[in-house]
Amino acid sequence: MTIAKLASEGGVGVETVRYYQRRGLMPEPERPSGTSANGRVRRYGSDDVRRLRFIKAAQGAGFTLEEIGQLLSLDATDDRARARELARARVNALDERIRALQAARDALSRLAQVCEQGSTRLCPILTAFEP
Amino acid sequence: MTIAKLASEGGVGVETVRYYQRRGLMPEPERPSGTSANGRVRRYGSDDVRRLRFIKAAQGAGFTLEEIGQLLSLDATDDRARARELARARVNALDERIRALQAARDALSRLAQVCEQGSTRLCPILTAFEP
DNA sequence: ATAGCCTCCGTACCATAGTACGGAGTCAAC
DNA sequence: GTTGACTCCGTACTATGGTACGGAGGCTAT
Repeated sequence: MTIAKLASEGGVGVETVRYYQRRGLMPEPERPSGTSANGRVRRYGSDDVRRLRFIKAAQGAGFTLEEIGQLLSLDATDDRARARELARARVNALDERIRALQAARDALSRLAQVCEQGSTRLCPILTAFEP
Repeated sequence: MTIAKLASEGGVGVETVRYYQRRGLMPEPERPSGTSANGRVRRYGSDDVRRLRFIKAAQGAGFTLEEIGQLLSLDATDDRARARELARARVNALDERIRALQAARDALSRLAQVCEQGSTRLCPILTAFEP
């Protein structure tokens, strides 16, 4: 498949794939180098789609592209210890982040209830997150 | 208090407070305008600290500074309906985000377990987030 | 064999949320 | 009455994660 297909399979834009290539997150396949009668367009396969989807999922997990680059090279070198380390660190960060978001969610939910229209009570946005 | 105290009360830097002023999130108090014998340094109070802390907390809840600006003006105009709307929308977004982070957390936790050192099994980073 | 896409590539630009810097003025203390 | 810390202000720069643009060439159907 060509880059446009790869991008759409991964749910990103062509420019994003090229950006990941520049960042070293996606390999740049050899372009069939030949003279004019030969194709010069790179071709991609299902490995590339998997890799692209991994990048998206890892971003969703809060990894930066920099960290994702590390994960991908760990995968290549099979450095289990380091992989565990990164995964555990991210699990801890996620636990904390999830707690914070849950607290914010509850505060906002309370706020929305208090701010019922027609209510005579105030709608204390500024103090919504105060303990 | 002066801007440095305000900033440290809010847990941010002086430049950040000034940035918020430029963005319209924090008011810029009148500087005591007079000639040389008069002070020209702005003074801040506890309202400003509360506002600054609100901004930090709302950022933690995933609001952008743009949205926080809206919330602050809603607070000023006491537009309960719109405030409820924004709060509810953010609660829904947070619910979704929390679910996604929880799923990522569990995937990473599983990955860390599978990648035990000494294990003969593989450490399938690339497929960690696959269903 | 030509139209109408697509690819390749470099470079430039965007939004978000700050951070840094430099010069001038202010203020408190010594 | 000067030193040293702080303020004010504009402008520039940073990091992150892309997005846009333009020209040259490639591929495919008609």
